[in-house]
Amino acid sequence: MSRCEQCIVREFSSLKALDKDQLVKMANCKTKKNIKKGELIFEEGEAVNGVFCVRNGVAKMTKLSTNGKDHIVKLAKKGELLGQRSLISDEPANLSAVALEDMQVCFIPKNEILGFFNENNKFSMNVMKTICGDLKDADDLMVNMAQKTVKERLAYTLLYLEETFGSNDDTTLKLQLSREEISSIIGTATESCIRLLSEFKKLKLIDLVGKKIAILDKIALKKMAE
Amino acid sequence: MSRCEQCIVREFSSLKALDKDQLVKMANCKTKKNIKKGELIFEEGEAVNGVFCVRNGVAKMTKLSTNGKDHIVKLAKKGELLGQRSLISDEPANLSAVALEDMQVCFIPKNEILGFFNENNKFSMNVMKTICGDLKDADDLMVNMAQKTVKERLAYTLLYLEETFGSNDDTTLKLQLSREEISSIIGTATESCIRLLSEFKKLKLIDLVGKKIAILDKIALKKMAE
DNA sequence: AAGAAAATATGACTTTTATCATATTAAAGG
DNA sequence: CCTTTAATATGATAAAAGTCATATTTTCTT
Repeated sequence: MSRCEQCIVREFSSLKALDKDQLVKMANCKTKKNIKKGELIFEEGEAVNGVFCVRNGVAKMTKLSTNGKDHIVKLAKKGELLGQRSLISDEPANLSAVALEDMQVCFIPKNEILGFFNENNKFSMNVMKTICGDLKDADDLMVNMAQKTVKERLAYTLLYLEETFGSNDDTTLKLQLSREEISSIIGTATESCIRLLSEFKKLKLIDLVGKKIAILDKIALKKMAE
Repeated sequence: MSRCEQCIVREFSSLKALDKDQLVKMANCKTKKNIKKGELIFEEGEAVNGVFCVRNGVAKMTKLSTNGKDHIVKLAKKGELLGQRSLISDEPANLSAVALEDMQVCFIPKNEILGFFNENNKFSMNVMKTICGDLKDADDLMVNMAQKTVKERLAYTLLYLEETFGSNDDTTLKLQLSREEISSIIGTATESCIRLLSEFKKLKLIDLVGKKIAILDKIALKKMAE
């Protein structure tokens, strides 16, 4: 059992508000987990017994639509707490969490977190601010989904992926998603997504190196995303 | 200045957690406002100096999309606090609020609300739960927007309007929206919305009485919404 | 390394939805 | 009450996006 005091990731999360005592308490009850790429962290509808703090890697948060397709609602990276909303609402998980890369997460039990809410106002406010940020993002995405074309949404998403997860030395996106996953971010048929990627390539906006995507013309992409 | 202690609406809102002292303090600094149908309460991008507690009537919360169309993100009724997200995030309003009916709202200044957060953990948790509910709704709507057809979204929205705001004796929806407003809930061209309403009428799912809409076959509508 | 399976790519076609034009009806203002 | 304006309705057409079929490439398994 490693000490939470020394965890760098904590500084990126709401947990940075915890004091020394609380960190020791947390270190004693948390569980560190290694999660392989593709593995399920928790599933929509499941009861939530705590939160998962992401130490490493990226997870997709998905929801199954009535049409049978999974939609990616959010991508979560280092420092994010998965499951906090369900814990606060005292409801089953609304989304599933699946590792997109090999991940390290820490599981912190429900009672511990609820205790922190009572003891530590700063922590509560941090969590509240995070959730408010998520709500703003969700509202904005909702409007995008409702009002923008698939082409605009794809351009927007490619820029988001570069901005949020960065790119490698060869300018390809660091976070490598399958075409199907990109489609379930923008809410479209996989074929339509592939077709548009080909079109973007022809227009020299991006380059396709195998399944990797390199962004060539950010300005034109921004214009395309409107 | 009326006493907040006796306000029935308070019981429907996060403010029900406030104690007597806090209610008196709030009564002393709140402002009661009458707002006419169509009037703007606050606008996207504006600084937020407090929250508006809805006593009466319904407001639409909208966001302007880059395509120039307004999208209705949420409908707010009695007991809801408008602007709480922006206040917590300490950001300008992300959405505009416009009265859909004549409304009565109470404005409570920012400092007062922030004080309640510090003093009253129950209140904080209530607000947090409300925002968590909003986040769940937003996630669900996002998936609907991304994955469902316009027809499905319209059916879904009609059922939502009846469930949330009820219907009159003649079975018409109590909350009367224009076709354009319905379109900006479901994210479609007004003509498409009108066309689908006509289709629903032919299928005997609904009836159109002037601009009023009566729901005739809830079961079939539910099936259509999937 | 070879074969099987999965992911990516593209074509042909259909369905859905948007746009533009134009009636028709309802609401508002003098 | 009549005129003007706005909202609703519908047709014709175009554009966007989905579906199904089928290559082609990549990845995985043995």
